Amino acid sequence: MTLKDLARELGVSTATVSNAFNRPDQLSPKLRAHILTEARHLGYSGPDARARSLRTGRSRIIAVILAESLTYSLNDAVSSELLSGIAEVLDTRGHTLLLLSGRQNAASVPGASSIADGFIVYGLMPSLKLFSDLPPERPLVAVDFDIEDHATVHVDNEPACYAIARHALRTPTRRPAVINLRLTEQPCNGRIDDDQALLSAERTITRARLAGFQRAFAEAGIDPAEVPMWNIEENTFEVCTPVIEEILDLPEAERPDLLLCMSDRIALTVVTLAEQRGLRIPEDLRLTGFDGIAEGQYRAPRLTTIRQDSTEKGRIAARMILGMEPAESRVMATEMMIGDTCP
Amino acid sequence: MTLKDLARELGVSTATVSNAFNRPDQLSPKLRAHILTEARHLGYSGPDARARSLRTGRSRIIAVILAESLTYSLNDAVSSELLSGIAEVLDTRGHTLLLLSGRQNAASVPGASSIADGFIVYGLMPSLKLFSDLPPERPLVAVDFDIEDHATVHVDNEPACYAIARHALRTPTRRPAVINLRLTEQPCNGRIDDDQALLSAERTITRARLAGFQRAFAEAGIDPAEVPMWNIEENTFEVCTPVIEEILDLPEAERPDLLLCMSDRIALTVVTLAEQRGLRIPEDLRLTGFDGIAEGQYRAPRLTTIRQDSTEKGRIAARMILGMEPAESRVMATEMMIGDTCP
DNA sequence: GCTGCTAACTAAATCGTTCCAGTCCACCCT
DNA sequence: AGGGTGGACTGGAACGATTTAGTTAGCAGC
Repeated sequence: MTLKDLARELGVSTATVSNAFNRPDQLSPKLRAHILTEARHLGYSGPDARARSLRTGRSRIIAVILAESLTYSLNDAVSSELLSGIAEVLDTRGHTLLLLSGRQNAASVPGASSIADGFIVYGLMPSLKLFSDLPPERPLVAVDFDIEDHATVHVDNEPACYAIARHALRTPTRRPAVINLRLTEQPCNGRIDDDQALLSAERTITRARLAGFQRAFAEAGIDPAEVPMWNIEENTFEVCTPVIEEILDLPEAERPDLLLCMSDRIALTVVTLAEQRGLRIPEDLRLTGFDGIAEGQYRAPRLTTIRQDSTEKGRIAARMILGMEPAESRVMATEMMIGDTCP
Repeated sequence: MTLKDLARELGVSTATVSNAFNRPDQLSPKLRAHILTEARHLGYSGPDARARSLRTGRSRIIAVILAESLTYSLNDAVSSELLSGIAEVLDTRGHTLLLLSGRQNAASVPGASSIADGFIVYGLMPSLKLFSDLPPERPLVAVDFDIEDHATVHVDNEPACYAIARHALRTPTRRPAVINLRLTEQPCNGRIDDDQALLSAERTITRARLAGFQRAFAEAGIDPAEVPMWNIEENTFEVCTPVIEEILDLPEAERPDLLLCMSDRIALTVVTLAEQRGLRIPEDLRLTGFDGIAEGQYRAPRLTTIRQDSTEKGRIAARMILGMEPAESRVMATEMMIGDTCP
């Protein structure tokens, strides 16, 4: 049953049926009512979205391309919140959300994605060439990484990390350490040795956070190069665990008494594993997170962290894509939350 | 730049260009290589997904229609896991995921959704008529609710709840109570009085869980009608809090010593609020959950709960939609996990 | 009665592909 | 030489809508 069939059946032109669905003002209310009734009656459920999108060039679909796997992105609090914010705005404007992962089979991206009216890209893609396959005339907004010729949405990573590190270092600290998230070029889950060449030039977010920490160290009279660093590859409990066990199981004389973590997930894993070992927080170990996820604030000890509003970040990106606000790069403010893990 | 332009530019037919992209065996490797090179060179990034989907009738997009708002669904552990499982399967088969909410502006559903090749519907829709607007010839699988003429995927709610309640009632219990999730027809966030007419006939999942609890009560010599019940409208910390505060702040003589909760989110909220009040778990208060979400197992006290594999549920639904397994209704097994909250 | 105007409706081109049904030609077999 | 075969490529009709540029009919104004 197509629009054409319906038109023939009713003895009107296809244009009129089309208008009945799309432009009520173009035909008499009476005829329109008749058409809609008959349509329902004959089992025609409205114009086919495929044909419509071909003809009009718009689908009311926005694609979100995620650097990590969909499985990860859907389970991680920060990216879920981002998606939430995006979905919220799209929903109110009658758009829908197509989820794509840039990771594994990037094949699906150029394939299906050209259906979308616009693209929101989250996190650094492994293959930047991916973008050359996207239709260049459709809008693209990058979230949490930089890309030429497109608007990006960020938070103030460096100042935020400087501020929280500075706060943490006000308390006398003997052995501070940093747990990075996806800092290195090559996958590395564990201690980072001195070889600074390992640091990825592309991970601008992570570098900015680290730079903030290091500025505070320097200011506090600590040589940043002396501060031990670990790296974590994926922001999940499972991946964090072995690295953090390695840290907490160091001999007491080497064990850090302050851990600056690049995410709340990492910090929460530290809390869990520290509790299991009978370490007292903050007496034996102080720590800070980043993100301000809800889970970190539910139960004692509440995380000391930087709250970023990922939902709002998503809303902004979505509004930019829909042209509701100018698509120019934005840096969002964050808020330091002093919890129990580093008073 | 379209396929036609490219064909003209190269002096070949459109059919040949199309074959170069879709059916390598239909033309000489040499010509194919030439076409692909020139395509890239002239800025043609492959066949337009919109036209293709119109012509072929397939888009490689599967729509997931969620009963709750997208914001909720993305933040809730259970539905995220379901989405994860779906995404995982779709990804490996080169399909993508379109997210739709059946809730607020159901308008977007009939509109954009007809682009999808198939539909997975999760949770009971407020307006069942919604489905009549979906193209009837495309496959549809329902998850966690029943709908005629379509395959559904469930867990064994009644036996699982019977088993956990039975386990809980082995310990002498003076005042058991049930905290339901979306049981009532009319929104009701708080105590449910005797009026059984309030119970929704459509919420088959919830009813099954309650039935399981009640069977165990009866068997233990407790009149199910005497067991106080509360209801919670949305499975979030924020919505749970006032109801649970109401329960925990009852005078000690009335306060339940066993809470059978229909979700881990509810149970976790109970843990948090009970801790704040200095109640000891399980000495002063025992409780059980449902779902087996990771968050409930990270930290002490670990929840006693029913673990359901939502990820696998998603995988199954996705495989049914893709025709990788027969689309016939399935009931999945669950597993009881004895944690610290009800040993 | 003619003109001009508006509301209501229509004919036909178009969107960018895919794919069926050929056509053409080179080559092989007998 | 003639017939058969198969590989390589093409023409053009769909797919199901939207939209532009009309056409008609009715009515008011002079």
